Amino acid sequence: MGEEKEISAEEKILQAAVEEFIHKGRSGTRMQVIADKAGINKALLHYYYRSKDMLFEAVFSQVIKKLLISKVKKIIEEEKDVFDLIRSFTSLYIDVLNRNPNIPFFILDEIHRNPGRLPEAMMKSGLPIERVFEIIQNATRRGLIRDIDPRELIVNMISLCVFPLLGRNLMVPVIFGNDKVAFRNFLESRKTDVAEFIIQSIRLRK
Amino acid sequence: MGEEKEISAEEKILQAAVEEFIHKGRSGTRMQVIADKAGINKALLHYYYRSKDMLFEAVFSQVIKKLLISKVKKIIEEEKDVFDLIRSFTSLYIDVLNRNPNIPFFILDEIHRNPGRLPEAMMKSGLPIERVFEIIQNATRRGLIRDIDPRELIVNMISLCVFPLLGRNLMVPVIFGNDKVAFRNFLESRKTDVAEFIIQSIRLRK
DNA sequence: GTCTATAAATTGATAGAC
DNA sequence: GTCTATCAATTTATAGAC
Repeated sequence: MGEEKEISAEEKILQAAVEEFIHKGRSGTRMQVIADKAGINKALLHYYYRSKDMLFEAVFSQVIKKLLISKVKKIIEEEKDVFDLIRSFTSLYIDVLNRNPNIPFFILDEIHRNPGRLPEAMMKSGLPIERVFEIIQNATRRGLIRDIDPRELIVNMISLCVFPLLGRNLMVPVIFGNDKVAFRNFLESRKTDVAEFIIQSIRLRK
Repeated sequence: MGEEKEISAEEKILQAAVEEFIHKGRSGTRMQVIADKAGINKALLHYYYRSKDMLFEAVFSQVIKKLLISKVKKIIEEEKDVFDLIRSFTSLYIDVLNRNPNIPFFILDEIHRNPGRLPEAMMKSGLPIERVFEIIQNATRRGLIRDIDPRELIVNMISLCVFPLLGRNLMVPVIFGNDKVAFRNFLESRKTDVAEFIIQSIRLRK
């Protein structure tokens, strides 16, 4: 009763914090800026979230849960065919990252200074990584794809999805002649191109 | 005359700074730690390099020149066959990164807060990126590889080389069951595996 | 050139009034 | 719950002696 307010200060703070931490990183973010953005006072940040570290924790776990784990988990559980799995995973993943281009660096920055944090969360989340191994090994056994270390295939998939977003400030000038629209289109194409690049590499022709 | 000293304070500072900046990043590095490591006083850092920013600049440009541009440039100029180019580039690049595993994040962190810095350096360095485009397009025309956007091929090559180092704190626990030796061997194998993965994807069989 | 001591700036956190 | 004012810690940078 009484909880149906427009939007609580606590929620406004979290929203502002998400924006700032993703954009500026953990150490680059200033509590004062978050307060300004949320339209409240700096002391109130500490009232609700105690410290900068705790506020960051709240932001990080929300982002991870919403954008990374839940969606990937669903795909792995649904797809059984190795080619469908590759197409679904790369397509969805690249789509999410294209719409949140700063997420990769945000996550990378965090696992850099706090290596155990994210891996632990991913293990706890029950992401069925073993299933992916099985699907790949099964496809090899049935002669659908060539003999490849499943770990190599998984690492390559993730690399091809994530790196272009991480390195875009280097790619755009050096490879795309500063043409941001061309790069944007390039990323859009990758939603299907990455899967085809991989499948071309591993599929066995009879 | 008189410059044949053991090793100057200026040089000792730079060496210590390279280690610290690469390991801790720009904002994570403390001038006091660099001074301690170099065995001199903090004030001397400012005597030689004026400010932290300027010291970082000296470190960054040295690392870029030594580890990135010069070696890549040589390969591009020497190799003419598209398959040799792919094999030489990936092999050398992965080898350099394996021996300097913190370099990728170091560079990424910098182009994140200073987007124009590295691209400018790479343009100025005269890296013959146009030659790579030509070699790829030429191979397509001669029916050696399938029709592929040269930019896609270049981005994929770089992604497959660089990302595993960036994401190793995530890969090792989630994909390699915390087996660091297995991951180390995996990276070693990639010096040839990456090229084969790519070539399998683009080579045309007659 | 190299040091000690200290200034100056930044920023996360808290005390206490309302 | 929310604010103003202030503290305390960290850290870069400089002044000035030797």
